[in-house]
Amino acid sequence: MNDTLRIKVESLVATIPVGRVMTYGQIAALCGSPRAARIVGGIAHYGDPELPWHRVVNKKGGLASGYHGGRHTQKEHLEAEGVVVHGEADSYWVDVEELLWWPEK
DNA sequence: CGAGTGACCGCAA
DNA sequence: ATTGCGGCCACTC
Repeated sequence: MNDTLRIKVESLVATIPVGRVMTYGQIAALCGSPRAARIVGGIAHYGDPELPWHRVVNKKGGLASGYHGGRHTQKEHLEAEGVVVHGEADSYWVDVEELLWWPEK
């Protein structure tokens, strides 16, 4: 099977509905490697720029650090989709428990 | 081809 | 409570 982590991760991220978010650890766990959260981050950095990586947040609900264009851009995208983003200029966070989305649960 | 790095998470001291 | 380290896979230099 050619279903590498990267393919699975990209598939999941591409399936995240608008107004919903997922965590790196969650995506990694669904891909079969609960410890491969860093890989998800790596794929996000090297992977498809068309995928909604701005809907992917860390366990703390905080937005990623090296987003293309800056964290500010990511917050704008989330708010534009109806997601309530809290925090200040360098510390954005969302209600992960409220917006966390599961593909089959 | 070989080695290092990466947008993370969880546990231990 | 905080700090430090290990672990996973893929991609770039």
